[in-house]
Amino acid sequence: MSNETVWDRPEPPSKPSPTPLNRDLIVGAAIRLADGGGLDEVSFRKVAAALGAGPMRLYGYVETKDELLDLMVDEVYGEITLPEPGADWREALTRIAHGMRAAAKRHPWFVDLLGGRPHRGPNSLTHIEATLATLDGRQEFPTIDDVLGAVSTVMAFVHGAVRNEVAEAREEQASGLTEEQWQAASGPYMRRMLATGRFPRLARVMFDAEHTNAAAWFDTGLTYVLNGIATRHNPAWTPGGSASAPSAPSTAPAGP
Amino acid sequence: MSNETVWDRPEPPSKPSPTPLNRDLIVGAAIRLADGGGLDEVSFRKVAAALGAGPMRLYGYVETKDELLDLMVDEVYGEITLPEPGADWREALTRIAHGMRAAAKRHPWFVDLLGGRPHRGPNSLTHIEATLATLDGRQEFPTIDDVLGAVSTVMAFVHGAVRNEVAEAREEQASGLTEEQWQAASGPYMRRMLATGRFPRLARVMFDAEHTNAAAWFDTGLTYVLNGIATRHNPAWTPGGSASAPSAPSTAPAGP
DNA sequence: TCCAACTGCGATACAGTGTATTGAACGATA
DNA sequence: TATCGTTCAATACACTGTATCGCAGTTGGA
Repeated sequence: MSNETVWDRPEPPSKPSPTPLNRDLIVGAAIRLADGGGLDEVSFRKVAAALGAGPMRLYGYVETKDELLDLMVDEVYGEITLPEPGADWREALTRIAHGMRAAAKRHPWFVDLLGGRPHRGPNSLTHIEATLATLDGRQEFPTIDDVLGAVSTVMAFVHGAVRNEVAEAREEQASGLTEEQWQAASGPYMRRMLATGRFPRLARVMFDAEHTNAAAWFDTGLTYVLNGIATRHNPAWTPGGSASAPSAPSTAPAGP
Repeated sequence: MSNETVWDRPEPPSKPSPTPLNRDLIVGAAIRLADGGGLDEVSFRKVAAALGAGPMRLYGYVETKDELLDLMVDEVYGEITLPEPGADWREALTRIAHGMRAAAKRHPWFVDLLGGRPHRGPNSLTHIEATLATLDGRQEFPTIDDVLGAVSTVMAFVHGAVRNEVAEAREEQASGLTEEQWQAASGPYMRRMLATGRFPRLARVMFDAEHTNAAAWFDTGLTYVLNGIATRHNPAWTPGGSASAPSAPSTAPAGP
């Protein structure tokens, strides 16, 4: 034996004690990277490096990169606390919507994956189930189609609203922090466009409207949507013209 | 002179008559590629090859790939015919929403870019301006914040709904054409999940609900949203609890 | 105890990406 | 005619996801 002790002996070069790995560790590292620098930062090489492993090692736990992204999405769905079925379906749906929005603010990359493909992970399914549960069984929503129509509408709004909000926030902080810096970057072009006079309402939006509270805008829109769902059986509000929208399929027989 | 004629003389090797190029040609080729095979098919090399040019040549007309994608988005916005301001704002907004949905069905990649970043191209601005114009000046929407709130809500819903619809359609035809083939591909997993009994409403959605007419679902949701906007000043519908949603900022003073 | 098979993992390789750099060929100008 | 500036193709670089290969260590059997 040499005079090395166990203390200064380097890691045995033959087997450098590979950290035990599993899907959760991989997904966690990927999420941490994405939180830090967006989805661009999520590559097999970087995720593996963050875990002290080679890129190909991940393929033992994750079949493809798309699968990794799916797992990340499902993990975020798991973070969203779901309300227990209670009396007030509006409040329950509001809570879920706020949970989605909060998750998207914690993980801005989430919206890039939202709706890109159907989400079928266990947490995603639990999320959908809980959302359906807020309406199921109430007399206002007699058939499963009533429930699904309302839930789909709320979720579509939430997806779109959150995505737009995150996109705007991202661009704001991408062009520096202050509004002045934005004015310097994208300002000249927009100023020129607005100066053409072809966009008077847009000009008023940019100069007169209140841009402060994104949460308030979200709640405003959500209130509109929930109101519309609550009043959907009021015949006074079905579109006056004959053309466009058919009535809600709530009255359509769904078969036995 | 040789005995070659102009007819069989090959293209002069020194200058092989490079096709004149411009942004429209490039954007058109990119859109054609994306229509055929999705956004993955849009690479500088492939777009350039479709135009008989080298990849680097595009940089004379397009600064970066993101700019090319922005141009593609704006081109699609330009395809959407906008309604002239008329009497019925609901019909006008419905038309715009249907235009967006139709564009997304023509160009499925459109939804992948929608909301990814703010759209500031001229056609996009025209689109937003026209959308704002459907509500601006009406007594139901006295301030620009009223208009913006309603328009943002509709657009958020449309974005989310169209995105989800395209995503589902894409997966349907990705796993083969028929429902049976889907059952074979993703079916076992879903069947196992549903068999756990943890997702009773989801099971009913998959087995009992009507899956046929996507357009009807879209119109249903749009009707909900428009109804909610139309009734937004009805105090009976502001959320009962004290907690969640503040009232619409329509009554907030917007300053001088 | 020795050998064989298996397993888990790293290294390498390949085709593809966006884009910076280089250099050559051209038209226009001095 | 000589030089300049522009236009474009070729090359190069860093990086991506992933297939393949070969090595090392462990394990199972004789």
